[in-house]
Amino acid sequence: MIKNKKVSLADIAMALGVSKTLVSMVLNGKGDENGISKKTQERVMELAESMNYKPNQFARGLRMGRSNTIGLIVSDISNPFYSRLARSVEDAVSESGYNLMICSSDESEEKEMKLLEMLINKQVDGIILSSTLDSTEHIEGLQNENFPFVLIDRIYNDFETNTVVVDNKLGAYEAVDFIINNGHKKIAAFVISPAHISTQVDRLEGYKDALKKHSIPLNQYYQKVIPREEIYQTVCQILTEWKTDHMMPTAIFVANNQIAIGSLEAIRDLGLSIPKDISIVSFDDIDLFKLYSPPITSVIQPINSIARNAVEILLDNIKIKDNSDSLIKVHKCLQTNIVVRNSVLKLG
Amino acid sequence: MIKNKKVSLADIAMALGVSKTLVSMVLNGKGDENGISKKTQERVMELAESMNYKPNQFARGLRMGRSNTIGLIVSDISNPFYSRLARSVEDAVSESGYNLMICSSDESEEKEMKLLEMLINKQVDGIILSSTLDSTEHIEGLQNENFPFVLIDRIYNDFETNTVVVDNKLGAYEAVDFIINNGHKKIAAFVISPAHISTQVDRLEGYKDALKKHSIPLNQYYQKVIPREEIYQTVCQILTEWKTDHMMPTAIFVANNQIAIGSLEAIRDLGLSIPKDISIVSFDDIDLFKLYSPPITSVIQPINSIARNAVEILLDNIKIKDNSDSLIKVHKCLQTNIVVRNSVLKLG
DNA sequence: GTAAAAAACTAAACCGTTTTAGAAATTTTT
DNA sequence: AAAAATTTCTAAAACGGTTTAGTTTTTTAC
Repeated sequence: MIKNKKVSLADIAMALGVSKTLVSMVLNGKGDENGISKKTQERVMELAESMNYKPNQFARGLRMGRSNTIGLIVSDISNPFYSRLARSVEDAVSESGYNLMICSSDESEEKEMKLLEMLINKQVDGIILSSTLDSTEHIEGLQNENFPFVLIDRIYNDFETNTVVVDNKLGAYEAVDFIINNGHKKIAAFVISPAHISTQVDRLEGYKDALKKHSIPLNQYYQKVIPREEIYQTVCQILTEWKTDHMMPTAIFVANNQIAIGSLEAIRDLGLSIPKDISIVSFDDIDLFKLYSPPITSVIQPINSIARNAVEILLDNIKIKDNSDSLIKVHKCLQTNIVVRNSVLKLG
Repeated sequence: MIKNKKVSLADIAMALGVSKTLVSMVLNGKGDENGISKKTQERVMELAESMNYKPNQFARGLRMGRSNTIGLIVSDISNPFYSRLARSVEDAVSESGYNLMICSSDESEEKEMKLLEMLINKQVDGIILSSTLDSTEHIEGLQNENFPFVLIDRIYNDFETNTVVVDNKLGAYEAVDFIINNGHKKIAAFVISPAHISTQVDRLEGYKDALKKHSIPLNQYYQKVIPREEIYQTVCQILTEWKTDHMMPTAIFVANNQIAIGSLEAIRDLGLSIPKDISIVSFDDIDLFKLYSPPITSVIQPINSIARNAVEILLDNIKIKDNSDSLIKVHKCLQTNIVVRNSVLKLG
């Protein structure tokens, strides 16, 4: 039976005829180092247990300036990539006795700023952030004050801080390379807006690299930024445009799961068939892909590993901060895997 | 630029040559009712703004006994149903100035208890809970102490408290009724373990009701509880068993999105075709269903409405509690919608 | 038997708010 | 011009922990 009643340190101290100080020390495992006798320690422990004492987190936080909570900001917790990431982060932090506060920034710069302020204000001990912003202004303050945080998924090339990412460029490169090796030459790429986000930039870069390596000329006409609010409509529009122009590519590389979903829908509704009429490879692996007809070849991100690494770095930073040592920024770049299914036609 | 530095009430008071009390009152909008002059109020507001004052949440929480945070416990935030629900809850609470703490209980009773204790201990102002437990012991304590909480999605029939659910029985009834109206007689139902969860009980109930209404005899052989850890394997097993027994049903009603995913995979891997060999209708609508070949008929839950209702009830309870009025338990039962696609064969 | 050392414990300050009870300054009343 | 009423403001307590700077008690040394 879970109760909401409060037993305070003072209650225990009173009942035992000792001071709050002593009780506090014992319950924080500092009994020995403060020379509290074994017998007394035992008495305290027992009573605390039997009275079901739980320290008041506000009082503790107020005095110690920390909350045992960490914050996670992603663009949208209902996006399967982020919800799986959040789950892994939750598991990882709770193993270390921390709690997690998950927030969705909704790709809004304003909201992201507000959430950051809110988390700081709630005195979270650290933040894991997949940032929507184009500039680094908002995190420079944190950086300057040695506030522990890790950038995840989306990063800034010109800003030196803790980061955990996937090799987006290589992942995209391998995806497009795979398409080319199947004989394709007319290959389009869809990235999602806002196009400044590093994942999208890098994935587009990887696409270009692959084409270059195989000496296929780049074509602006095949590189599209899809507005995230109307993916389906935009893809429909682009496809019909290509069709009327007789410029239909034979394959599309799609830079995330959301564009993939919209694209699959659009392709189907326009009566095109995968891979006969058009081949497709997506970044992000979601349940849908393995069950789609045909199953969609995609680039898998090591979500759990991203989460674990980010949490490890963050907690290290939090610990180091306590010892007031200097913080060394660490970067982790994890590898993706391509899972080949049947969405790419073997040409010629 | 977001900073971590702390400006306290005392800083502002000092700078202005007034008391902390005054500053606190003004910033909490209680300037007028405490007769603080307009001029002074303005001076305080301005300085607070320019010094970027943010009240310390620990101090505030310690004094006032509340956190402006509410807790949400679901079984797994990476389940698309719950991640969408969580997103809606997040939006709803933040509109009222609350923050949200999302936790996954992992269908573990022990973990759920721990999370509840943790949230209480963190002094969340209220909890929205989709409980995994079979008994109500863990929430009786909360109830007795008038701690605000709302049961969502999964409820207890014999326990009177705030609830927001969907009419699972009717939703399932309509789904199975639809199947029957297409001429099916041999209809199986899959529910997920643990089978005591109210959603699963009610959906199975709805299935039975539909069969009864159409005078189709019930058959235990067609009612299966699928262990959530190995959905795919179990469904494969069941299907092959039915096949060898020459008892293959013509349709399956599947009680949630997870079983649906596993079942679709199993059906495909066993070389069966939907709806020719077997028809299927699922509870929960996920992206996959509209894109699957054939698109899967399913029962849509009004996720946003569930979230909004739960939040509204919870916040009402929190307010009422402040006024120490008595709490009236409210129940909301929302309607589902069936979206007909092409996964059910028209027979005879 | 007393001084020094060691062991066991504690009073009070502190963290930053909100709130209570009341004081000081100003205005109105007589 | 003093008393009363009103307006404006404040000192101090409270919330429940942790930590600092001790104090008291017991043991050891000589």
